[in-house]
Amino acid sequence: MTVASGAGAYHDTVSQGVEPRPSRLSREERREHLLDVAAQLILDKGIEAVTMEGVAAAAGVSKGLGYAYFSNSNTLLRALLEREVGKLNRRIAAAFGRETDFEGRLRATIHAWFDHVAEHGILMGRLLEATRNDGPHVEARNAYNRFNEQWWADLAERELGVPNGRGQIATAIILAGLQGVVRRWTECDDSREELEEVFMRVAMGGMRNLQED
Amino acid sequence: MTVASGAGAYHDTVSQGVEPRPSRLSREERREHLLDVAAQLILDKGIEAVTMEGVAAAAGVSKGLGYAYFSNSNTLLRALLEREVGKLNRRIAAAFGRETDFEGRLRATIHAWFDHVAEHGILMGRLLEATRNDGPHVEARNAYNRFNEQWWADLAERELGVPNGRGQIATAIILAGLQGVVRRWTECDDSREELEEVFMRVAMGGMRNLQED
Amino acid sequence: MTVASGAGAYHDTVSQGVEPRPSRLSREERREHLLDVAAQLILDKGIEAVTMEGVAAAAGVSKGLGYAYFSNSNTLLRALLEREVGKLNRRIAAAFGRETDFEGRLRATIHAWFDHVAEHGILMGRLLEATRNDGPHVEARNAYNRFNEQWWADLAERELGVPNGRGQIATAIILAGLQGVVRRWTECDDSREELEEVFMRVAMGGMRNLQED
Amino acid sequence: MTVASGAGAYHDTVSQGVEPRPSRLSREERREHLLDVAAQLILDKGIEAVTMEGVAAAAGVSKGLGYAYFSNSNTLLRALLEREVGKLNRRIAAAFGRETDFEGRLRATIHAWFDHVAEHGILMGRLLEATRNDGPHVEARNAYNRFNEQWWADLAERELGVPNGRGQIATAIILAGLQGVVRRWTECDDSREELEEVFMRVAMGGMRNLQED
DNA sequence: AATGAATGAGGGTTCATTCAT
DNA sequence: CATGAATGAACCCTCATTCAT
Repeated sequence: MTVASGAGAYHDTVSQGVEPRPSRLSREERREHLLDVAAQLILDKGIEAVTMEGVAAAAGVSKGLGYAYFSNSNTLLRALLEREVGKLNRRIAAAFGRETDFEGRLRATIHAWFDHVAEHGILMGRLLEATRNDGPHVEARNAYNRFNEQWWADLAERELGVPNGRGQIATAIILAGLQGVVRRWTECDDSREELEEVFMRVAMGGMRNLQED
Repeated sequence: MTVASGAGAYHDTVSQGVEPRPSRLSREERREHLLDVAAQLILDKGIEAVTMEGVAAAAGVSKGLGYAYFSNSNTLLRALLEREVGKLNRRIAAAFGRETDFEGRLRATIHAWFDHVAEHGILMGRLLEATRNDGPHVEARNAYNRFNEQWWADLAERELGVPNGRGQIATAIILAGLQGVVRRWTECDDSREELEEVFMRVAMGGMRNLQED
Repeated sequence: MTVASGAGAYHDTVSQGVEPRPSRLSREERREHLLDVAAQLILDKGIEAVTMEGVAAAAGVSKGLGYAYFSNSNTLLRALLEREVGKLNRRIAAAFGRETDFEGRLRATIHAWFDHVAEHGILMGRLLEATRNDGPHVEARNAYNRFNEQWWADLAERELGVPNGRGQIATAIILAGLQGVVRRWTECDDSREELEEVFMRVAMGGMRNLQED
Repeated sequence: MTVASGAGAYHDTVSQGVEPRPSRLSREERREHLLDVAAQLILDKGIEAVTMEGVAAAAGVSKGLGYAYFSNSNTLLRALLEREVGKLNRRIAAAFGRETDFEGRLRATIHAWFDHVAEHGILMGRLLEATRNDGPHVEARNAYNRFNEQWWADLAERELGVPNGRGQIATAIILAGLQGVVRRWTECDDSREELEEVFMRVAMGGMRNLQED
């Protein structure tokens, strides 16, 4: 289990790595700083702890300051999610570019995804779960999903002959299945290799079983 | 990245179907009534709307009454989850009993599950997502998952020759994949038949691809 | 230290000795029962736990029943105090009757008082402290005090030649001093004998020092 | 049985002297203001009236403000107790320093104490009674008592030859006796001079009667 | 004599948010 | 750019108390 603890610890101090930096930062630096603090807060005390007040306190800045950067905590959370998704995408794109066939690309993607989860899984998980009734947040997530579904469905159509509509649905299922992997990873003691292998097989087996008869 | 329909506002109209019933119910009736109201609240405004105060208001009873039945809103939610899971299980068990082989049983289960989702899907989805950092709730959810994983893995081992460990992981993935189905169902206009068919194929294809070489 | 613990224990069950007796008691029996339960509640969880609701629950009777006996929790507490003070007075009167001179009577009184405190000290202490802004309760307490002050002052005047006004004040001081004894008894490990001896000496020395010059 | 003036309603008129000061005080000023308001509340309606809500209302500030200064009403009360004890101690220390023998020091202390009680007696009385089952508050009170007991016992040992253990107990008794004085003061019409004189005599007579035989 | 469902007031607590400085 | 005092809404929770049965 590489996916660090963090869950329910009620430390009053902000964990290592994100020291409160007070006084005079450039706009961009301050923004990044606040996002860092929020991320750490999520790991330390869960997503509920991300309040404008809590972030300000953990960042060692005044209560009002946050509002100069984010209009409320949902906006902040959305910004953080975007930042994290961006990182993941860049990582996947890089891994992806080196492959050519469907299975290779899937494997590369999965591998990159596992790498990312190993490092930032809990953060991403909490960020994505966030039921937070926040229209834009949900919207962004859905757009991201739709993009993925389209993209993989096209690929599966070209390479495996899977009808596009079915490919989209299957992608939706398989992507959602990643949550199951995270659960096994964090709660049972399955090895990363085993999880990766099973996931690959389920995904490939599932996709192939959709090929035009 | 998929994960869950989210939260949004699919029925943002105010509660229809569960009118406040006033005055003097028996203990059991009131309890059921409060659960009904909470369920409707989840559908109308999302799980965050389930506060003791909010439920009481929607139920048309006094602020304090809820506490005579549930010690706090997490307990209430847990009770609701148990009630819904119970319904689903009974439905699945009934459908299931009429089949004998793996594929038949899976299909019957999926079908029963779709029936349930057609009626209570959004509710279940939100109930199962529930970030709500509530130990017991999470525990109940995990126990439910573990039970399922074990159960299907045993079946797959017996009938398809899938190694038990892998069967569990695959089940975790496939069950989590159901969230993807819910998402497509509620957000895109895929037909139920299509979704059911694709899900069956992905699940069967995925499982078969784990058979001992 | 004989003065039993009890203080801060949050037992959900009512401690030994006062079992919930349900169903059909005569009016007097029920009343006594409720007082017993309240007393036990004070010992178990402190005086704050004496609410009409709490007493009813601990007594295993319905919420409304208490109101048939006491109009509110202050009345109940007052009734309990009266019962306890009555016990103490009877005990003191008995011991007292066997003595004739001031010192002997004081010693007998103190001794009886210590006996009572050894058995019911915590209960009495909490009952008397009870700041509970309850006019009648305070009134009763004050009347009791005034009676004592008058009584001992008369005795001291007759036997020791202490001016009556000063005797009253001194009695007030010495009686209040008993609280100090209770504190030492419950918190330090002074022996009862030592406490009794010191108290006697302070009281006698104090009184004698008021004799007409 | 004596113990404490009780609770009653000596000044049941609404707050005079501590008008709500509105808007924008410095942190320290506001803190003092809230303590002042709480003190007045105790005098007006008894210690039970000190709720976060009640103080805020009486102070003319919003409900939430108090929490920026005290985490709950017990903390507030503790802060108030500390402030008052501090005042008393400074006053006693000053008076005390000018004397050299036991009786002189006792008399100076008593006199300073009476001065303080004349101004803040009811407040102190209620603060020290405080049933409020609050660990820290009780702890502070006990620490204060223990310190006094030790201190006077040492003095009595040095100057009067009273065995230390007995001196402590006697101090506990005599200090508790002060409550009796407060009662007589507030409820009967004894003059301050008379009370002071009697208290001195009881204390000195009591202490001397403990001298090694 | 007793039950127990229901109310409503009152107090506790947290935060998003504003605004004067 | 930054502070931090102050507000007010929304929840949480406990009880005294009433009342139909």
